[in-house]
Amino acid sequence: MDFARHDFSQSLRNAGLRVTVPRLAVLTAMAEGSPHVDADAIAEAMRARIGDVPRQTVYNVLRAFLEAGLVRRIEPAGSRGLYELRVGDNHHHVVCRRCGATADIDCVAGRAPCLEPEETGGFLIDEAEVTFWGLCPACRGLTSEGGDATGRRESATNHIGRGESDVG
Amino acid sequence: MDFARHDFSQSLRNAGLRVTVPRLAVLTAMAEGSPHVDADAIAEAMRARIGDVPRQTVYNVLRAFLEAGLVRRIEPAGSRGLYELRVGDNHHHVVCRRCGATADIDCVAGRAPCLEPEETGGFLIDEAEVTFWGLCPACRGLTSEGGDATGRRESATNHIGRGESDVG
DNA sequence: GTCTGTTACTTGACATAGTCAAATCTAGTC
DNA sequence: GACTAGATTTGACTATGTCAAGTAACAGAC
Repeated sequence: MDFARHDFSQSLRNAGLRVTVPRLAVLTAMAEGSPHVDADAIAEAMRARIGDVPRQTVYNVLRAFLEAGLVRRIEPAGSRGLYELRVGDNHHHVVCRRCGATADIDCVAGRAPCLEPEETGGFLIDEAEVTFWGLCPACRGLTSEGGDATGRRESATNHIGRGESDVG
Repeated sequence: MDFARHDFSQSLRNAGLRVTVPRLAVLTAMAEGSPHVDADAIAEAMRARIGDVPRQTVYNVLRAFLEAGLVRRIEPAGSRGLYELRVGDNHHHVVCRRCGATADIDCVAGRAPCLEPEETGGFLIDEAEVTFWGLCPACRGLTSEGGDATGRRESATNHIGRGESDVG
């Protein structure tokens, strides 16, 4: 599975990071998997690729990538942290209340902060993080089954990533 | 501490909930404390009022309130869940990257969703949750001390609620 | 090629923020 | 006052991380 190894190695070096097997495996897993994955899903993908990996290694690698700006972390309310390779633009996200599927929403402004409140309460604001909530295409067809799209959000403890939408 | 007991009792009854000592204590704690409190801070305030309370009771009460629409829950990335009594409008929040202080930001639209993306990716969107990130008035004066308002957000594991801002 | 220092990985314990299930209690109704 | 659905309490458990210390290995110098 060396087809993109060189590119990833170069990305790591460019970011000032050493090239290691776990790091390449994380990058490959993120590039080949769904665009928003949690640490657990990454660990599982790594396991299929390079064998068992300690959870701590996954978190170490992801933290290093975060600090180097290689990945971005989001954390929709009620779900675990999700990591994505799409960095540099200031896009937003839409999350399905029912299955937790997550997709990207382009930001019109393109850079942070894309919104400026009229009254900031004295805060110096540098980013507006927007999360849209609703129902994904698949779940829209199931609304009669007890869905409450107009009420509070459902507990989003589903396996996010499993129901990942590819609409982004 | 009965000064507002009748009002809270009525609120509970109006919401179809039984009036109990823990529930009144939660409402009082939330009304008298800072506008965004976590379950732990609520438990502590209750303890001062009615003695020791199991953590599970706090979560039970808060869940009942959530389902009844008496409180709203937010969960800024990296922090624990915060509860607020301000419901019904679609206001947003600003969170300090450094100390976790949280304040309300009025929504111009006033009702959800206040933003409508051009391309929804097939999602049926009913709410746009906006979280502004930046530095609170107190922390703006400390930026020379290693602050990185332009970088990624700092780990927000501080005791949110302790540093609560009153600027909202 | 190999030596060496620094960085990364691994192991194991621990922390936080909750949820789940069953038993007990009590507010509200008759 | 008795009854009963709903609320509280108790205790165990889960999920999602972090911390610290020892070991392994990458990358540059020779």
